[in-house]
Amino acid sequence: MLEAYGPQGWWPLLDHAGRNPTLTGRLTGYHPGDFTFPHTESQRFEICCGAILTQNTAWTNVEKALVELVRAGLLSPRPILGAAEGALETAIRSSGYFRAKAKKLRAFAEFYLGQGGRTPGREALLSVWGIGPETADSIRLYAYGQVEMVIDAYTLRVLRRHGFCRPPLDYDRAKRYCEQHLPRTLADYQEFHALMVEHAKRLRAAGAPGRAA
DNA sequence: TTCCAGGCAATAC
DNA sequence: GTATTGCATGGA
Repeated sequence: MLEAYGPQGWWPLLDHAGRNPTLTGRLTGYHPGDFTFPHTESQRFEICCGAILTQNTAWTNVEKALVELVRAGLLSPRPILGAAEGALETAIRSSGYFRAKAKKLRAFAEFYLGQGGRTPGREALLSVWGIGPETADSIRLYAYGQVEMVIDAYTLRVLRRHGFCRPPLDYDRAKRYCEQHLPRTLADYQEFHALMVEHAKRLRAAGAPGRAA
């Protein structure tokens, strides 16, 4: 996949070091071959929020929500907790499930502050309302640079279809399988997950059946 | 118009 | 304990 698609440069980040956040993460947000992100605490928090907002949602919709959060001054834990009634919901409307996700962002902001800058363990993340296995692993892998395998719906589907392991293949089994068959480095884990998503997107564009099949 | 996206929690059986 | 349902917008 790497040879076919090239390095993906995940996790995409907004360019809000400058004053105007870019709308398309594609321009400045991806950073192929550079696994040193996040560079700032603000970027770390942005990745966490993106991981929550992208749950069952196209990334383009999430990008718009992130830009709105920056505009509203809400892409930061304390402002999220202090936001006026409905302000958070309005900012993230484009990401879908906006009421549920606003609640999730508040729950995470509280947890994040409680961490006091420490790297959260997987179990701790899973205990936060609104954070399940994929979101927890994404946050650890991309926001905290931990070598944590991320499995998504695409990866699960591909493993099943190619018969890599026998059913029932749930999240944890798929995770263990991938861990056993990949070099345990941050770069490999990040690249693998991003490439699986890219692979699935291309298959879909080429007319492959979706999740129903 | 219908389908579906980088899931998760609540509810039903 | 496993299966289903609700959450919601925007693009193809």
